[in-house]
Amino acid sequence: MEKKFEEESMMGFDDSAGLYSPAVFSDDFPSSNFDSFSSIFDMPCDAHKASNFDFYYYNNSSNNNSDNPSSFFDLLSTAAPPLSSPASTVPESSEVVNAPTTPNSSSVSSSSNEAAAIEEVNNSTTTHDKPSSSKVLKPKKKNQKKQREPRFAFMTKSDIDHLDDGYRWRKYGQKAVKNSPYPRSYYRCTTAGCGVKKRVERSSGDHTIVVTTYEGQHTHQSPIMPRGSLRVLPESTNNSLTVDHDTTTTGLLFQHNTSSQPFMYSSPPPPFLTINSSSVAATSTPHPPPPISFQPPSLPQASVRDHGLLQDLVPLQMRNEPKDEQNG
DNA sequence: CGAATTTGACCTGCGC
DNA sequence: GCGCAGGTCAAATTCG
Repeated sequence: MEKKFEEESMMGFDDSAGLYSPAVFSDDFPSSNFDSFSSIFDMPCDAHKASNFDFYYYNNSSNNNSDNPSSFFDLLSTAAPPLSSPASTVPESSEVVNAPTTPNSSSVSSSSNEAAAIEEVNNSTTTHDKPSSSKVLKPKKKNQKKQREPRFAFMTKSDIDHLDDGYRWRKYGQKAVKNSPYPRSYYRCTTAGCGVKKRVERSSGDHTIVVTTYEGQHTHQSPIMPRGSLRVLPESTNNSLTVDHDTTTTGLLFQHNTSSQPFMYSSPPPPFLTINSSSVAATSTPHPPPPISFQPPSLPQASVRDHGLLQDLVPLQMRNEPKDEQNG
């Protein structure tokens, strides 16, 4: 499949708009021209084949460019299926084309399927008490097609591979990635009973870009509540959640097909992605990048469905940022 | 000393 | 069936 990548958006990777300056991908993105994202857009692995995995990267640095969606929510309206929210009132944009979905993707759009996937993850957490015999791995049902949790990926421009998203992760593996000099790291949420996994890999073409993929749904709140960070506080096990963020939200969108809820995070010090290493200088600059202008629709907080990991992450209330604050 | 990471081996799925 | 690549395990090692 051929995909297109808007070169102007490519330029958006310049840090001028902040650490996480986004770009726009669309269907015709020539992955050969930017192999740093080939792992996603070529979908070489079952991670992208078997999962309903959509990936978007929004160029906030050119949001005044008519070639790009006028707002981040334009992206949402294009990329995501209609939300049970006023998102449908957002003007549509043809600039961003949904990342190619696999033939399998249709089969994962049902909630039952997602539930099955969640169940699988829950079950997998019990496989650790394996027999003490040499190296007997968990027996997998052969006839049962492996179903994956919905995944959400995002790119961050950072020197740091493992971004602190407020949860505690334990690294359980690392693998070399084909066609990439950078390894992929595998993390698992350390909270007991929480089967959320995370993959972190660095773009082969642009080593400053880190691609993080979340899989699964946290069964708990974030143990870390950094001040000034966006927090999504699950108020019940079902639908409602509370968003507390005082940062500008912009830029990056991820979405999976089983959920109509987009995922985004902020471009300045990201709301829930704070750098946890010593090289904070790259992100916690004394002069954070200017906020990005967009006019978010008022997303009804109460109408949020269970969106897995999104439920933990997606801000439902976005602040309207004055446009004059946006100074490229 | 417990927790976290590293790392090689192993398993699974898929394409040929 | 074979080989490859992704994903996971768990012993060894490192770290705090």
